[in-house]
Amino acid sequence: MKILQLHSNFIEYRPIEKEIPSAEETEGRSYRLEDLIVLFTCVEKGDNIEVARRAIEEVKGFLENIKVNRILIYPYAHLSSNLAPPSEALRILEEMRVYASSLGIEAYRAPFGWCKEFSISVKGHPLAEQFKSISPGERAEGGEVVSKALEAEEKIVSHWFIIKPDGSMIPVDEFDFSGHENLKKFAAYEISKVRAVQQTPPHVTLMRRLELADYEDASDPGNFRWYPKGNLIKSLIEEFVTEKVTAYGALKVETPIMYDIKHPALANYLHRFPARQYIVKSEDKELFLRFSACFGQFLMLSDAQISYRHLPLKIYELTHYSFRREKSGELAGLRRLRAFTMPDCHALCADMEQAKEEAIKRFKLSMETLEGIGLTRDDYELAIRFTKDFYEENKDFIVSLVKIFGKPALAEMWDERFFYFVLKWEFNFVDNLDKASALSTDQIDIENAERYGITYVDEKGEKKYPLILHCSPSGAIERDIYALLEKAYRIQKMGGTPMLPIWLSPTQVRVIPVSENFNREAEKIAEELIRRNIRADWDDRPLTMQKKIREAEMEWIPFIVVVGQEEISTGKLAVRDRRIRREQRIRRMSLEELVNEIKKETEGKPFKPLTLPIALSKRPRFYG
RNA sequence: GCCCCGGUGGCUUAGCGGUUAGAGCAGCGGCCUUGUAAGCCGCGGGUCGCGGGUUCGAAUCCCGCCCGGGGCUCCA
Repeated sequence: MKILQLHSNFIEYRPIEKEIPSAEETEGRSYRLEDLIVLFTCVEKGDNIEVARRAIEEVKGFLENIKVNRILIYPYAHLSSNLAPPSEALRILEEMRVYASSLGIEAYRAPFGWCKEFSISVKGHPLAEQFKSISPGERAEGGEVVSKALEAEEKIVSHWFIIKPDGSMIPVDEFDFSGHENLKKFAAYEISKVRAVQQTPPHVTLMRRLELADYEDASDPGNFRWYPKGNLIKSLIEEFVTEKVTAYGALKVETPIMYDIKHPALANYLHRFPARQYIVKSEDKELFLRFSACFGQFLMLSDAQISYRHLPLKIYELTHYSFRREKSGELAGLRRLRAFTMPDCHALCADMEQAKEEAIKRFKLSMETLEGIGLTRDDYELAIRFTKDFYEENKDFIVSLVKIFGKPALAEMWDERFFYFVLKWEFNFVDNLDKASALSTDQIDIENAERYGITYVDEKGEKKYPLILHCSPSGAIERDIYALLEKAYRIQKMGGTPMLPIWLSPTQVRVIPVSENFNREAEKIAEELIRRNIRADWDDRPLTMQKKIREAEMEWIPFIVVVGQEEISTGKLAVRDRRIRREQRIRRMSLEELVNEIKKETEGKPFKPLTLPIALSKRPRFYG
C-alpha cells in the first residue's frame, strides 16, 4: 500500500464519470472538507486487512501530533504499478475507513472507481506532505539481517529454580531469599524484567569525572572515546585476562573483524545469534562486523588438522572490537555498548565427558579472573541455563558448578533447545539501579562444529565433530570497568571510601610539596617511584597544598605523599593511605616501605605506565 | 525500534515569551608561599544541541532531526 498524506486546509472533489463498471454508486455533487489529512491511497497486490489497520494506526499517531482528527481516504491508483484488483482495493479502503472510525477518527472516503476532479490546499509546514509505504507482514525495514533466534526466544518456555550448593533445586517462588539479597534482585531482574529506576547510572558520572571514557557524538551511539587513564585501566585488564587465559593453555590468535555476509557457514550462524549487525559495504560485497570471535576462530579451526590427541584444544582472541548494533534504547553507558572489547576463548572437546571436565576448569578460571579484576564473590551471581534433557542426563555436573560457586544460583530450564547450546552459565553483576548484566560466561555448543566443518580424527582414524565451549572469562572489558565503578559507588553510598584496585589506579602515588621550595624533592621522589615501576606523579601547580590534596582524593589516588622539611630531615614520608579510615589515614614510612607495600599489593598483576606527564601542570583536562 | 524525560561557555547549572543570557568550577594573568579535602584579585570564553515554523519579539511555544537518560524489549 502506498499513501500520499497531505495536511490540508481544504479539499473539494466532484465525481465526473465512472471509470470502471464496478464503480460505487454516488451522488454527482461536489464535496468539501476542511482542516483535515487527505490520504491519497493506492492498494497494491497482496495488501490485506492487517495492512489497512497498520496504515490507520500510523496515521493516527500523526493526527495526535498535529492535533487534527479528520481524514479523507481518497483512492488514487497512480502511486503504484502493482495494483490490487478493484474489488479487493475497495474492500480494503472501506476497512480503513471503518477502522479509523472505530478509533474515534472522523473518517471519510471518496468514491472508488470514478474519474474525479479535485482542488486541494495543502498546509506549508514541513510535516504537511508525507509518503508512506506499507507492505504485508513487514517487520524490519532496509533488508537488515534479523535473527531468527530473536523471534524464537519470544516463544521459549522457561522454568525458574534456585539451585543450592547442596544440590537441592527449588522453584524460585518457593525459595527463601533472606541472606541472599543480591540473588533476589538478580532473579527478579531476570524473571519479571521489571525495574522502575529513572536516573543516570552512577558509573556514567564516574567514568567522565575520573576522565576514563566518554560518549563520542561523532560516532554511532555506543562507540566510546577513551582518555589516557581509561585506556590504561582497560589495557591493564585486557592484559590480565590474556595472561590468565594463556596460562590456562589457550592458543592466542587474531582474526578479521569483518566477514562476507553471504558466506554459507556464516549466514546460518547469523540467524542463530540474537544480535543485529553493522554492515560495511565494499565494492559489490556486503560485510558484517563480528559480534564475537566465533567466526574467525571456527573458520581457522575448520582448516586445521586436529587429532584427538590435541583435545581439548583451546583457542583465544581478545576482540578489539566486537560489534553489536543493539537497539538504541538498550544502550547504557559502559554497561551496554555497540563496540566492545571481549575476550573469547573456545575449546574443542571430544565428547560430553571431556566438555564437562573442561567447563569446570573454565568456570574456576572465570572466578579467578573476576576476583583478580577486583570483584569479590559477593559482587556477582551465578545463572545456569540448560535444556530439560541436558539436566536429566547431567544433573551432577550442574550441581557441581553451584558447589564450586558456593552460593545459591539461579537456574533457567527450557523445555526445548532453541539455541546452538545445551547449557550456558553466566556470572552476573547487579548494579546500583538493580540492573543485572552478565560478565563471565561459558556455553556448551553442540551445533557449530558441524556447521563449520570442524572435525578431529579419533583413535580409529575416523573424522568426528567435537563439542565447542564458548567462554569469555571476564565478559566485556568495558563492562568490567562498569562493575568496578558501580561497586565503588555502592561503597561510597554506604559511607566507605570509593577506589579502584591499586593495580588499576591510574596514579598510584601522588607527591605533593608543601610549598614551591620543595618542588625539587617532590619531583625526585616521583621519579624514583616511576623508576621502580610505580605509577607516580607530582603536583607542581601553583595551588595550596590543601587544594592539591583535595584534588588527589577526588581522583581516588591510593597514596598521597606530602613532602616538606620534616620528610627531608627524617627520611620518612608522610603517606596518606586511602584504604584507611579518616583518623589514622596518614602513615609514616620510608620510600622503600611504600614501594614494597605497593609491590606486594599488586603482585601477579600486569604493570603499565600512565601516558600522562609526570608534572600535573603539563596535563590537559579532558573533562570538567 | 517504540514510549517518556532531558540538552544553556570545557564542566555543573540559573533563566522557561520581552533589556547587551547570569553564576560557580575549570582555563589564562597576577598576588600569596610550610603541613593533609576548596587562599585572594582580575581577564577571556556562549550560533542557549541542529534545522524549520509560530510571533512585533523565541534559550523560552510548535514540528522534525541528532545526542544522552529511563522504560518496553534484549544481551556480554
